[in-house]
This record gives sequence, structure tokens and C-alpha cells, in this order.
Amino acid sequence: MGTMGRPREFDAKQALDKALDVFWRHGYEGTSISELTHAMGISPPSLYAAFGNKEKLFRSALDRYAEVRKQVWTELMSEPTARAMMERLFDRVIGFYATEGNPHCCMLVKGTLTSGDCGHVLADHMSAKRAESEQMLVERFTKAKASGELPEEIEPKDLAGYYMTVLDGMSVRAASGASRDELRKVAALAMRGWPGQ
Amino acid sequence: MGTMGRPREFDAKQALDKALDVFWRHGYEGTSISELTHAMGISPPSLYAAFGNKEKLFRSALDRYAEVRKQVWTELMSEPTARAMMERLFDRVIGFYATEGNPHCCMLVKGTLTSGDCGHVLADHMSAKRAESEQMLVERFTKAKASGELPEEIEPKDLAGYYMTVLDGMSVRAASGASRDELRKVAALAMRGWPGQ
DNA sequence: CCACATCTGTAGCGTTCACTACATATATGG
DNA sequence: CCATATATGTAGTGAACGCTACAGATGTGG
Repeated sequence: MGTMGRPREFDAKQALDKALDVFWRHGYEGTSISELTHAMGISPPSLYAAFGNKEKLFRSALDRYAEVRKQVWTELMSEPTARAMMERLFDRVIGFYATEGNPHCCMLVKGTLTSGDCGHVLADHMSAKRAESEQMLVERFTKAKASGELPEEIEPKDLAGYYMTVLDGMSVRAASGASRDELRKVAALAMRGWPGQ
Repeated sequence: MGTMGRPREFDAKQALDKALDVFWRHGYEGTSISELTHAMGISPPSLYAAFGNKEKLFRSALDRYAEVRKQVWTELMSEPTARAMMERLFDRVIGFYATEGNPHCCMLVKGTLTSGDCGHVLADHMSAKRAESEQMLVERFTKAKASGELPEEIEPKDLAGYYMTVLDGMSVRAASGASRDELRKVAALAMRGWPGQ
């Protein structure tokens, strides 16, 4: 059975990707509905009919962001060693942030800092997405420990927290204009701290 | 000669500190004039007469922030070794972010991420303040290299960039609710990467 | 006591915000 | 062809924004 009523004249997925791009660059509170409707190529009533309201649209965009990110990270997790995975992850992140035209920052980092000091409605959602990524590192490091790549005294959770922190910091520095070369050197020094041997 | 006209009934420095606190917690765009006037205990015309406008007030607050920060850092720079200085700096930062009631984030990190993707008028000002702090590390590490504490192959600039990145990342994680213990473990792992021996 | 200069509170300026009422257009179900 | 259901564009809602005109208050210099 086909749905009744006038069919929508735009593609919701494409529109969501456009919204994601704007939110990514300007943050939640820094993005206005008129910016969104312009970028998405639709009028306000269409936006509200399809996505609810600004907050729900942001949540949907965030889900989409996390989905794409998870795909990329999952691919990297299959690297033969955890160390190679981490090096490739740095390369990938740096390659993205330091490329002209791309947003220079992780959307979750920007979102976390943009939404007030605490208690913002969106904070939990973003924390959850951040935790998802971190958990992927924890699991990969646990595997590495089991296979003998990492020494016994290293806690996978701590190591994951450390590398997430470096990644978050690189996001901040990229946003404030750090070059590809500077970021590469940060990654190199972060990898100097790799445990073992 | 005394100044003519009715004297102001509030203390400008105290008012600026109040404004700093609000900007620190909510960022530039997340702070409204009415929040500021309420926190500062003055009315809008008084605010505008004393500080120009919102942007100029933010710049003044930022200058004040950087001034206090520079005092703290300067004190730490006199630690006998660069390594001890770095460890104390981590302790200090963690102690601040993880304490109830304090802002959970560096004001410059929040400000950098809050002001649009690029080209914001305030971005340059914040980049400059960030560079000032980083330069203090560069100079301390240069001294450490000269005294033999750091090996020849280490570039002070790179090492400073790395530790600033970790600090920035800790700011992000503190803002998203990281505990004192988690931050301590991050610092410990960051110090594992200390060059030498 | 009288200009003059500056601060203070009220009240409101124009603009932008997130969001929506309404009329119209276009599909399906009978 | 008609009733129903959903999408669309225009145009505008009340609220909050940054900021300021204005009148009254309070100081200094003559």
C-alpha cells in the first residue's frame, strides 16, 4: 500500500546530510533554522514535518555522524596490531581535519563544548556517542593484551582514555588552525608513549 | 584633579571577574547581556559605558583570564626540572577541572570551539592567548635541553605542542564529565612518553 | 548656586530566534 | 469525481537578543 497524501519533494537522507554539515561546522546553538533550511533546500514547515524540531534534527544528525564514524573505525579495528590501528587512526583523523573545506573538528567535541557547562539536554546523547568510540578502543586493546601485544600492567581502559584524550586535543588544535605537520608531530609523540618492549 | 561627573557605584574589576565567570561557563555566544548584567549586579547602560559592548567585554575577560593563568604557569616554570614542572602542571589543571563548582574546561578551549568554524573575530585573540602559554612550555623545554635534561633529538616546540594537545584534550574530557581519577590516569600515560633515559 | 559631566534605572528600539497558522497543491482510497 | 491525508510556500507569531534614548540622580569646577 502506498502512503496517502502529497509526497515530499525532497530526499530526507540528503537533507539530513546537509544539516549534519551545518551543525558540524557551527555547533548546535550556533546554527539557526534559517541556515538549515537554506542549506537543506527546504522551507521551515517541511523541516518541522520531517524532523520534528531543531533539537530532534540535531540528534538525528548526530546519529548519522556516529554511524559514519563507526564504519570508519570498525574498518581500522581489523589492522593486524593495535599499534598499527592507532597509527592509522591518527593518520585518518589528521588527514581529515587538515584538509581544506572539511570541518576542522570532531562534531562531538564541538557539541560537548558548545552545549552549556553541564546539564544540557544534548550532553547525555553526545557523551553516549563518545563512549561508544572509546569502547571500541577498549575492546581492541583488550584483544591486544590477550595476544601479548600489550604488557600485563596496562589497563585497556586507561590506554583508551589516554588516546581518546589526545584525539580530542587534536580536534581542539585543528579547530584553532594547527597544520597537518604539527598534528603529525603530536601523533608521533603520542605514539612514543606506546607501552611495551 | 578628581574626575568630573557622577562616580560609578560598582567596582569595575569585581564586575569583570563576574563576567569572566559567566563567559567561562557558558562561552561567548551562550552568554546573554541579561545574564551578564544580573551576575555583575549592574544595568545594561552601566555595562556598555564601562566595557564598550559584549565583544569588548569578552576580550577584557579573556585578558583577565590569561593574566591569572600566566601567573600560575610562571610559578610552575621555576620547578627544578621540566618533567617536575609538567607533572605539577597536570596536577594543578586536574585539581581545578575536577573540583565541584569550578568550570570544567579551559576558557580558551571552549571559546575556540564555540566561535564558528573559522574567521570569527575573536578567534585570533584566543589563538594568541593559547600561543602565549605554549611559548612558555617551549622556553622551559629549551632550557631543559640546554641543561641536558632532554635529549638532542627532541624539538622543544614539538614537545610543547604535544603536551598542550593533551591538556586541551583533558579540558574536553573534563567538560564531558571525566572524573579526577580518569584524568590522573591520562596524565600518567602522557608522562610515560616523556623523552630521555 | 549654577553649569557641566558622568552614572543609573526604566523602558523600548530594531532584529533575529525557533516555530506555526493558513491557504494551496498533490497524492491516495473509494 | 470526491473525500481524505500529507507536503508546500508565505507570512507572521511571541520571545529573546544586543543595544540605546531618555530622564533623573550625583558628583566636580567655577
